Amino acid sequence: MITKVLIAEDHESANISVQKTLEDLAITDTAYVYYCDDALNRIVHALKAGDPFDLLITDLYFEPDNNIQVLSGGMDLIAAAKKEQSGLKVLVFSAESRPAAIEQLFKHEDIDGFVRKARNDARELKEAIREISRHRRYFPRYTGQETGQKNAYSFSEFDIVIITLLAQGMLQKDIPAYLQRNRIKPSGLSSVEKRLNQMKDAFGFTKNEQLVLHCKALGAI
Amino acid sequence: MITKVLIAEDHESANISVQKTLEDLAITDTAYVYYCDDALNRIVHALKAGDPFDLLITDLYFEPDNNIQVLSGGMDLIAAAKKEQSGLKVLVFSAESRPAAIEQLFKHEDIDGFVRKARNDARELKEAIREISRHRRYFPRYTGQETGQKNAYSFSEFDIVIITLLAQGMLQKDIPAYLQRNRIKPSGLSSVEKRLNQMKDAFGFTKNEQLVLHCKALGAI
DNA sequence: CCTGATTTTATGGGAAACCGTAATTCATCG
DNA sequence: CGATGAATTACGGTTTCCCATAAAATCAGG
Repeated sequence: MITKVLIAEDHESANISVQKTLEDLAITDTAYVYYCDDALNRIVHALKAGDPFDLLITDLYFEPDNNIQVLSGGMDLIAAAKKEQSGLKVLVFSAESRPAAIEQLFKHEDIDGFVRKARNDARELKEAIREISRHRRYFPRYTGQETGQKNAYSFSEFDIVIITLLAQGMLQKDIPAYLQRNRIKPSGLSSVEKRLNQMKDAFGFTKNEQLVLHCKALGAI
Repeated sequence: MITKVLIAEDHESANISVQKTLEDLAITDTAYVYYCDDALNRIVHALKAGDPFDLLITDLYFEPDNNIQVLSGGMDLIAAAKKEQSGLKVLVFSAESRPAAIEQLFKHEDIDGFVRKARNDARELKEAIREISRHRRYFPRYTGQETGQKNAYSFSEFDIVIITLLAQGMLQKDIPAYLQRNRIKPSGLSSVEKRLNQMKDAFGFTKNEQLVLHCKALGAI
């Protein structure tokens, strides 16, 4: 059962809505902070006091201001929080819409739920909290029309490296040298070309510009 | 004095916070809708009933769903609403952060205030409403550090066309033919190359992939 | 260890992009 | 009309990219 919840969200308005949503669910033992570092402090203190939080609801992106932070955003916060309190449930509440980026959260950060800031987000938030309190994960609804057919292709580590390098301005012909320096398995120029062609084929693209743009939109890079 | 307010905002959570903010200001005669078309209807009906709204608080971007809309977003809504009720005050509440886009709103749509969805947005919202009720305009605070050095370059129509074509996969060498077909003034390949180099220079890029990506992030394409 | 299949790498020719320079066009003004 | 200067376009050489093919390496199974 979830009774004690911490909200980490820099937008005052979003923070207020989450508070109100928790009220609606009759969860009264809540705390809310506007900075990641504050969030981590609260988690650590509550843990030490023997009264830990059950759930962390956090945004991903926190706008930097003159209040310098150690933790740079939600990703960092989640990692740090889990390190302190491995059993802490985490629900991400963010405007992030890129499927690849969201998948990463479940896969690498081992989060328990994701609700996208969108049309019915308050309703979804309630549902997500209910699911998590039953020890189930809550996955986002992909109602987005932007996620059409094109998402079939699944990127490998190798793909990501290549595209990232291209997006950073590295010449294609210089990529093999980089791959060798970093001990990445296939390092031939032909292999790089082959992969790029496969990806462009898969998406129906003809130019690297399209590929890079699409990968960015997907959140793969 | 502002007593009757309409909220147009598709995100349920944001909508809730705005409602709560109005409650805090003791404004009780409020209505809220999740679609632009609904907003316009409410405005027209209230006007006909002889009890018009004093203020419209609206988002800019409304996510499309299966509920097909005539008005495509906040810009359209504002224009349509002002056409029906010229004296209606308008306060835009949006995540838009590009100064150029915000200036356009004050200049072309003649809005009365803008509050960016950011750290202290709820507080700003209150302040903005107070200002507007005194028949003053409320301008956003530009605390954003993201509008740093790189945004200096201002894109011309020509720039946008070229980059858009590249992003769509057109070969550089085929661009001159396209420009001629569309009667765009400089159409030589050299001119295209020149512009691309100027832009890449301005941002410190070396490859088109970087340029295309950056323009997308900036919202220029 | 051998063999065959798959993957990776090397190579070369041709297309596109890059870059400097020269020729042309165009607008302006005497 | 002619001259001047800026912008546009055309051209040639070089680099990079693209693509097909061949050579080499890797791997699995017998």
